[in-house]
Amino acid sequence: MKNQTLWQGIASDLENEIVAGSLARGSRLPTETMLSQRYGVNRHTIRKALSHLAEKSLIWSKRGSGVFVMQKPTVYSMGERVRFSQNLLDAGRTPSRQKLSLSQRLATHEEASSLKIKKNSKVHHYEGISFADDEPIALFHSVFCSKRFPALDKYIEDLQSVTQALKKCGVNDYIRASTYVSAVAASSLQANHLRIKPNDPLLCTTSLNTDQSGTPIEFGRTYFSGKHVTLSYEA
Amino acid sequence: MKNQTLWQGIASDLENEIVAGSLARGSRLPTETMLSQRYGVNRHTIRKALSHLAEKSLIWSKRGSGVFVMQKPTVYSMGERVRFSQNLLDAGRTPSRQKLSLSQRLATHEEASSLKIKKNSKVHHYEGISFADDEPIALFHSVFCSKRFPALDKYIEDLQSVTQALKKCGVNDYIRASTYVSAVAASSLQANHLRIKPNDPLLCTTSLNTDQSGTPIEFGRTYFSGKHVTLSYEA
DNA sequence: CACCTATATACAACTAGACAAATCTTATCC
DNA sequence: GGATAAGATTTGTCTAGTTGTATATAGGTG
Repeated sequence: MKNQTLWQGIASDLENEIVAGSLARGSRLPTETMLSQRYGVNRHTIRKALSHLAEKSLIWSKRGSGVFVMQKPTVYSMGERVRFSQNLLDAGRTPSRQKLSLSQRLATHEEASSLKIKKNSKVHHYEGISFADDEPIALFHSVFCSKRFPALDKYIEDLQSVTQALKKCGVNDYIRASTYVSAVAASSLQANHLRIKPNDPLLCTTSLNTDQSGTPIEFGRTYFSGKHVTLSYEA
Repeated sequence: MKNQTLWQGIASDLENEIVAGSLARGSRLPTETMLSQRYGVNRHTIRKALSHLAEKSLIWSKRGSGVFVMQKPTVYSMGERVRFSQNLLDAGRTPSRQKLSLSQRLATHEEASSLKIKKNSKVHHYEGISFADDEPIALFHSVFCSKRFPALDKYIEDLQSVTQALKKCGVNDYIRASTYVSAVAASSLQANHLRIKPNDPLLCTTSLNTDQSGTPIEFGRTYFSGKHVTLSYEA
């Protein structure tokens, strides 16, 4: 605490401003150039301080855009009934989703065998981002058999909810048949969406949802930001 | 494949959608604004990715209208059994190329008979070097009937693309009628262009492109540096 | 010496916004 | 119905600003 370097002093100074609230959550910091002038140091010294705060997940930066103050981390509970919105509401967070794409295409081999449909069957492909309090926490993509749910895409478009859309299609309840979890490194595209850096760790869950008779309904993968999400397996 | 930039990731993602058929041939892509929202990037980054795909002749764009998937990916088709191991079939259409000459002259006997035009007809002669990763990989030269395409040279000059120039002349699609492959020794001039030694082996391909009615459009030869291109025979 | 701190410079990648040019859509009039 | 005009969309182009990365230099410290 006594003999700290320049960048350490700047880092703790900025950290104080964040926790004190004078730099609000989600707000943009001054540019690196402005900070370097304010503190009278070189831009690289500022960057050293900022990268330290980024390591602690207090801030995140976007090339060409700026540096921003982070929100809080999230705990996401996994179990037999995984419902995104309810999950986060239970955790006291405000859930939201952003659709990235919604289209139809042919099922891959893996998807067809998981959903127990014929190869080259058409599937709805739904892709998006999950937010908690305006913080992106996961990228997901799911496929549903087009033949079984012909109008599912319309419902998803309107309702912005898979659970509600399935209900419209006559599926009142579905349960998670299997989930596989692995860790992968984020691609540059994934990192950009999740506001993390390429090669940062992601939690990849591969899951299959079935109806109560055991018939496969939905097959998909979700990539959670390892830095901001902890999966919980409580009973 | 690892540390790619954002636009590279987007480009390969879109390319996958095209070859997978999720984006059908001839169909319109989402607008640049929509794509920029889907990928969470600025419109300029999307444009960078799109221009890359346009260079590869996978898509083409029309101002005020949109971006469309090419009817036939010219780069991939060559014959039934013969394929190049790289997507470098048409040296005049590789992403990076250098024009050596573009002029009009009288057709040779071989050219006239291949293009099915009268002897001593005028032809556009287009000659150049194609590069991959800043390495010269091929010398190409093609001839086109001047009478049929009076302004082709202007279009090639402006558009720097044979495919686009032909489109301006009303040829929206063309197919490879025949290709012959042989091996020759490099002349000193060729060796100089390709940065290899004289007498090094070259792959010489002679090909004829026709429109869909079978009328000859383009006749040309390409000399590939043997170091960079190999042929593979599929069963 | 090796390593960290800090400065300086230059360039690449990406964002932001504005405007122009071509096209498509829609309302209106005859 | 058809032509025209106005408005909205969409791609093309331009300028400016911001973060990311690489290189080179110098001083201090273990």
